[in-house]
Amino acid sequence: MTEKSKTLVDQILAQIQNSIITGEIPAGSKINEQSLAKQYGISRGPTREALQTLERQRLVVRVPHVGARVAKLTVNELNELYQLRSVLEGMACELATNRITQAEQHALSALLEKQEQAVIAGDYDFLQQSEIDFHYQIIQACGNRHLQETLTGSLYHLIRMYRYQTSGNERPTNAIAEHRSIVNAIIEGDSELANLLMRRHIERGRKNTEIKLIERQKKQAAAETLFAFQSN
Amino acid sequence: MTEKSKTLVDQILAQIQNSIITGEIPAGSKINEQSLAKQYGISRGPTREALQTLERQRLVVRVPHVGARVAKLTVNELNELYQLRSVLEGMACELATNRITQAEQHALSALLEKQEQAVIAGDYDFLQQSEIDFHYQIIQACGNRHLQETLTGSLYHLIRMYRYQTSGNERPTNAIAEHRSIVNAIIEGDSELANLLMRRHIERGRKNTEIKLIERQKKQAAAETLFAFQSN
DNA sequence: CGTCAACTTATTGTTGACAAAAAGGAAAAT
DNA sequence: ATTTTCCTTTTTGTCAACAATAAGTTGACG
Repeated sequence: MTEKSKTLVDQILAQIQNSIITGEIPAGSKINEQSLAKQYGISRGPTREALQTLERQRLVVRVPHVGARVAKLTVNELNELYQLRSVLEGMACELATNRITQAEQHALSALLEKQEQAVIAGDYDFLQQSEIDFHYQIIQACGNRHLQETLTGSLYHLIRMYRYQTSGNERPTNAIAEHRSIVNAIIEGDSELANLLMRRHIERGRKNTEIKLIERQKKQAAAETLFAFQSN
Repeated sequence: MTEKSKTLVDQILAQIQNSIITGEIPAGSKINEQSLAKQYGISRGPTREALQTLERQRLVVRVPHVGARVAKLTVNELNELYQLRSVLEGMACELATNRITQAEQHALSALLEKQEQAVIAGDYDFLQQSEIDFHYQIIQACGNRHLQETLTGSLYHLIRMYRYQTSGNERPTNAIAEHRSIVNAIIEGDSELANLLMRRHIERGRKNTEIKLIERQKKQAAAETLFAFQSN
């Protein structure tokens, strides 16, 4: 799509990320450098670099002399991840309240209105997609580059993986109402309230994801026992 | 020292880290892959991987097709870094209060007593060294692996760099009193207080470092103008 | 005298081959 | 039948050479 990326790593990184996040490369599975390289038509050098970047993004775990595995999705880690996320995004929200520019406010309001119309129209796909955009815009407005980098560089890829692989066809309508209250707090300059509301919003998302993750794992366990039964 | 590390990257990584943190490789200077590789007697492959790891640790900044530079130390970034650090370590302190084991409590108390004795003995070197250990022990006790990884993997190397390159021969005696109050709050199970005290402790460290960093930058600016004067 | 352009040099990106380590399997011993 | 040991195979770690890009330099032109 975008032909801007000059280096091979950048070109394939997004593709591999996508394959992992969508589960095309299954969670917990082993990654072979050579086959991955051949699959994308490049050599092992850039592939290794891409894997190292994916390790930083917590999408893969690498063990010396053993290799790389896609991250596993567990309830315990989901909780730890979201515990950290809620504190960081609460902080981002608080900072953003004090620093946000007019232009950023308008962009945020515009996105929110689109989301509210999508609720009415029943366009759940758009709601699903733009949920992340909403959080991104606030993170970008916070002004602390280390915080931004931690959230978007190290945490958000894994968060997207959890979200994608646990997402069903339910309707996240009430999430938009929460967005509205967060944006209101930001515009009114109530940073403490904005922080609190964001933390609660994320906690609700965690609960929701936890329930679906447990369902998913039950299904998988059932499928595995069935498979073990068949192979005897 | 430790002969455990099997891979070349691990073996040299700690050395390069040290060279950067101590300023042996000056802040802001360019890093040449080839010369760095030759310096450690290895090839460019592992060197590149080490540089990528250093990038994750925020000690170097890499630009495609241009190369790697050692991170610059600026007041603005110090503030952003410590703003994030105080929130994260406050959180770690709060979590640790609720999860800390007996053994970890004893280890923490033991370290604190050593520090208090070092204050009396005037052993400022030990105080300097063990300051980081104190924070590490609490981070380890918090139980959230993502939080641990963020602090020790992505933030602490840069923090150590700021600390080292701004450290003079002053006495951090009051810091130990703050440690005492933090440990007391943890042992008494007052997680909210522990969080607050840790954030304040870090904020004092930030102020202290900020003052010295500004001094340092004035000296450097003076030296540079002198140099420009001489070379005309 | 300064500025722009073409050229040269140096540095990074990429590749394929080789070395070392771990994983897997077969045969022998208990 | 099980475990252990050795060997084979696969996979990762490392290296040196080649290609592509950016930086630096020289020379011509305004």
